[in-house]
Parts: sequence; C-alpha cells; structure tokens
Amino acid sequence: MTSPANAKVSYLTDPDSARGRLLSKAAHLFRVKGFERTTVRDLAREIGIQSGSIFHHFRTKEEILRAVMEEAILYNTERMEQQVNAAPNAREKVLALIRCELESVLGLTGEAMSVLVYEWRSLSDESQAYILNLRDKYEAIWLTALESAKADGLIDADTFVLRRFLTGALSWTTTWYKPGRELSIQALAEQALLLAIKNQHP
Amino acid sequence: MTSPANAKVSYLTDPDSARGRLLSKAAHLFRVKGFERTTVRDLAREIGIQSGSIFHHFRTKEEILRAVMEEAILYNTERMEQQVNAAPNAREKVLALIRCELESVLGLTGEAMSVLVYEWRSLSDESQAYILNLRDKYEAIWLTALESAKADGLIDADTFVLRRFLTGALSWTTTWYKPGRELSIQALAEQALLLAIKNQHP
DNA sequence: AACATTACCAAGCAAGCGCTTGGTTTGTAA
DNA sequence: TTACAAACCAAGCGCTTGCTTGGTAATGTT
Repeated sequence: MTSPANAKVSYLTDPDSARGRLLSKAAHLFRVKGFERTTVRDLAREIGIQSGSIFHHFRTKEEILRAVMEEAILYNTERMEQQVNAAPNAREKVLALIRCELESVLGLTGEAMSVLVYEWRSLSDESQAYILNLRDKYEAIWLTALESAKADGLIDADTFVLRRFLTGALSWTTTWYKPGRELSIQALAEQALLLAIKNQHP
Repeated sequence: MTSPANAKVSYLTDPDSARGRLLSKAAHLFRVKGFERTTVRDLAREIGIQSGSIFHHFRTKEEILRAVMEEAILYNTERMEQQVNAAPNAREKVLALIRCELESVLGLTGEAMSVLVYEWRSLSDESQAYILNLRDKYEAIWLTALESAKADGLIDADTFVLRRFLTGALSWTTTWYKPGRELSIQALAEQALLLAIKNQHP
C-alpha cells in the first residue's frame, strides 16, 4: 500500500515516507545553506536520525541532491503539460507556462526548484547529463508554445533569447518574492507576460 | 609606483600584482567550481604557490570571496554611473544600463559578477551586510533611470518588479551566452530593452 | 511462530579541510 | 653593505567531512 490509488501527485515520493521526509528536508537545507555547506550530520539532525542511517536510503550524498532535482523536474513537467494542453490559445498557453513556472519556483516545489537552478555544479557529470535530458523535455514544451505565439504575431523577439530571458527573470523571483497581500502569483504572472507579449489586447 | 597616474580602471587591483592575480584566479575557480568546492590548495596550485602562502595576502578564505565581490561591484557601479550620465534621454539611459550590466556579466568582470550572484550565501553575515550596502547604491542608479523612463511613458509595468525581472534575465545570460558572430552584446541589449519598453519608436 | 526485510543506531575510519607556524628567499632603499 | 619588510615555503595541527561497519529493533508476510 505504498502508493494509494488516488495519489494526487505522481512522481513525488510520499512525503510521509522516510524517503519523502528526507528529500523535503534535504531540499530545504540545500536551499538555505547550499549543498556543500550542508553536511549529512545537519541533515540527519533535521530528520531526527543518526547520520549513518541516511546511507541506508541513499548511497551517496550526491544521490540525494540528484533525487531532489529529479522529483522536482518530473513533477513540474507533468503539471506544465496538463495546463498548456488545457489552454485555449497561444496567449493563454504562454500565460499558463509562466504561471506554472512561477508556482513551481515559489510554491511547494520551490525549494527543490531553487536547488535545481543553483546547485547544478555539485552534481556529478553523469547526474548532470541525466538531469539535462529531463530539462530538455521541459524546455521543448516552452519553445513550442512560444513559437506558436510568435506565429500568431504576439511575439517580436527571437524565441530562444526570449525563453532564456524568461528563465532568468522567473527563477530570480525566488530571491525576492514574498507571498503577501500586495502581489499575487497570478498578478506576477501577468506582469511577466507583459515582458514577452507586445499587445495585450490585439 | 604601485598605482600609475594613468590607471584606466580604479577600484580594480592591478592584475599583475600578487593580489590581483590571486583575485582573478579565485574568481575563475569560484565561478567554475563554486566557493565551497574550491579549496585553498586548488587556488594555490592555480597560482603556483604553496597553500599556506595565500594567508599572507588574506586572513581567511572568505575574505578572498568578499574581495572578489567588492571589486566587481565597485568597478561596475562606477562604469554604470559614467554611462548613464552620458546618455541623452530616458530610453538611452535604460539601454545604457542594460548594456553595462550585460558587459559586466559577460565581459572582464563576468566571473566575479557570477560569483557575486551565486556565492552570496558563502559570505559571513558581516560581509553580506557590507556587500548589500554596495548593491543598494548600484540598484539606486537603476531605479532612478527606470522611474524617469516611466515618467516619460515608456514603461507600463511596476518599476520595482521590472527591475527584478531584468536582474534575473540579464544575470542568467552568463549561463548560456557565448560571445560569437550570431549575437553581439549590443544586439542582446536591444532585445532586452524590448522586454522593458513598450514602444521602441513612439 | 517463524522468517525476511526494512529501518535504524553506535562507533569510528580515512581523507581532506582551513589555517598556523617558524624559517628562508626576494625586492627595495639608505 | 646593511637593514628591513614583503613574499613565500615546508610541514603539519586540529577538526570536520562523507561514508562504512556490525549489530539491533521494528515491521510486515506466510
């Protein structure tokens, strides 16, 4: 009974399991302190076990980092695919992608996504290649949507350059955005859409 | 005669001096491997001295990181001030700032600027406060220019949010931009200006 | 009840880390 | 020549690191 039939979120280890708790604590510590500055003793203390016990669940510390990144990107790729398919037109598709990426960066998987962006260099070469492959699929969804928006005349800029500007702009929100009364994620997404698309009401 | 009268770049330690060489090698290694993964032995090997000799120039490893960041931000704040003052109107001022920031991120001080952005957490609390103070002055120049562009009707968006989007978009270029035939920094700056300003020819 | 598997503890090893120390070489100037 | 400081070396100390080991408790499964 490890995976109930009505599991809401695939690809994400049950957060009540030992592995799930370990991964979410790891994402938190890697985010706050960085991967290198986080010791297995820090992580063990946070979970409430001995440091050696961690290596019952993962073979190396780096494998924990890799699992954090893998889960985050698989989970968000799936969410993004769903929402982009549900959107009626190119403009809404781009808006959905922006909102999705903001939610993934600022919401539940925010810490893991930050780790994915900022702790990249701490992965081994093999892990980098593996995660890069997952990222390529994620990016393909973006480029398809941006291309169709350009075909509709909504975008002037080069879509590759635009996507990269957006990647930076959206991921950087994690350093300054505080979920408060002033600015909702939806409002933020609409501000970001203004960066990409020239005429809001054509 | 350590500082010649016709020094082109103030705030930047002479790159031929021991300290200057150490700082540029440090910026390089911190950029490529990250601060924590770079050992003083790595750094010493790169320079060609013994690891202990580093501590003749800096008291701690963290002090090296701080010096790398300090030099980069002081140098670029001065350059930015010069160019923004030389620009004739609000649009040109914003373009100059964008170009300046791209040049600082992609050019000579690129490695140091990346370190400034990505190794922030490795600074001690005191160093963070000190560098933050320098960043505030840097950001004030940006906000002034964006405000006057908004007053001229060139910008719709909230200037604070826009600046933060731009910070992310521009600093992220360091991960993908390769100086080549296809896309010059000037062209990239103009693409970025399209993000910020609605009507290029009002 | 018997077994098998999973989850964990307690202790510690080997390696690598930042940094210190005492002494030697190199550069500059009187 | 002498004087002196800056630059550097050779060696290593004390500590922390990721990870291992051999064993014990908890949790199903038959």
